[in-house]
Amino acid sequence: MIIIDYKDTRPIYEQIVEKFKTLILRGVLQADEQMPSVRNLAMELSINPNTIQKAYAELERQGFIYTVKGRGNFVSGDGKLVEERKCECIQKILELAKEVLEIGMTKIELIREIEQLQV
Amino acid sequence: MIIIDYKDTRPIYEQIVEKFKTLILRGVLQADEQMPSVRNLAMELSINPNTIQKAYAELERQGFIYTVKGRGNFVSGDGKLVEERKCECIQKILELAKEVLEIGMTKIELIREIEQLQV
DNA sequence: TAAGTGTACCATCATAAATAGTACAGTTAG
DNA sequence: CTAACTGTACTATTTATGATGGTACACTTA
Repeated sequence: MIIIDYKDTRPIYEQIVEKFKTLILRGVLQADEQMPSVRNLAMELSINPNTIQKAYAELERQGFIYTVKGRGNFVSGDGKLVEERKCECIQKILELAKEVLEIGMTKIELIREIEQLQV
Repeated sequence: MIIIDYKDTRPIYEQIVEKFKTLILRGVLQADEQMPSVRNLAMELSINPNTIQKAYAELERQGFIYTVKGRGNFVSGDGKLVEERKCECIQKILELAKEVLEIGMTKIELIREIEQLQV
């Protein structure tokens, strides 16, 4: 489910956070579903439990999961998160769009690219 | 011309590379124009010359500048760079667009955002 | 020749990421 | 109750990278 890219310059815990955020936002992991345990996931990925712990702490800080001591980590069902992520994405898209328009692309071309996008 | 953001988590040399790439691609720095010397820019930014050197080496590796020993670094006038950058940007835009469509936005909404963009 | 270029080193420091290991508290299935 | 799970909190250590400080050398130009 989670694959670490060792060519990626970002730290491992950050990659894990990103992957889980995507899985949760896209509904692959549903509300109140249990996350893999810290030790299990660490074993599976052959990395240190502390690294998973750090990733989970960050996911909790951002509201994507919640913790029940002794039972495990669970997916949070907060609808606001989707809205927030939408805003983040659109902001990034508009920044990139601005740049690409400044170096010679036209709005028409750009919009055509998006229209052709398969989802 | 170049400002370092110490809140930015990215390394300084990387920020410098990015800034110069943007300046070159947007034509602010024109072909065969001389870059600030390693020592001068280092003084101006109050950082170590080796850090500038690293940034320039990277810019040269990517084809944005060329070096004449004993004279200085100069902006390369390679038209392919703009094309390459366009492709990079569009690829990123399409990735983000895909995500934002998957979490509930419609193409119409997204396109409207881009239409409203001021450039 | 002097002062400016780039380049190549090397040693050092600072920081963050990651690992390793231990310990403790809560939950649950048997 | 016990054993085997959960998460959490530490501390110490290693590793990698970024950044600095300093020196030296070759080339170019006024």
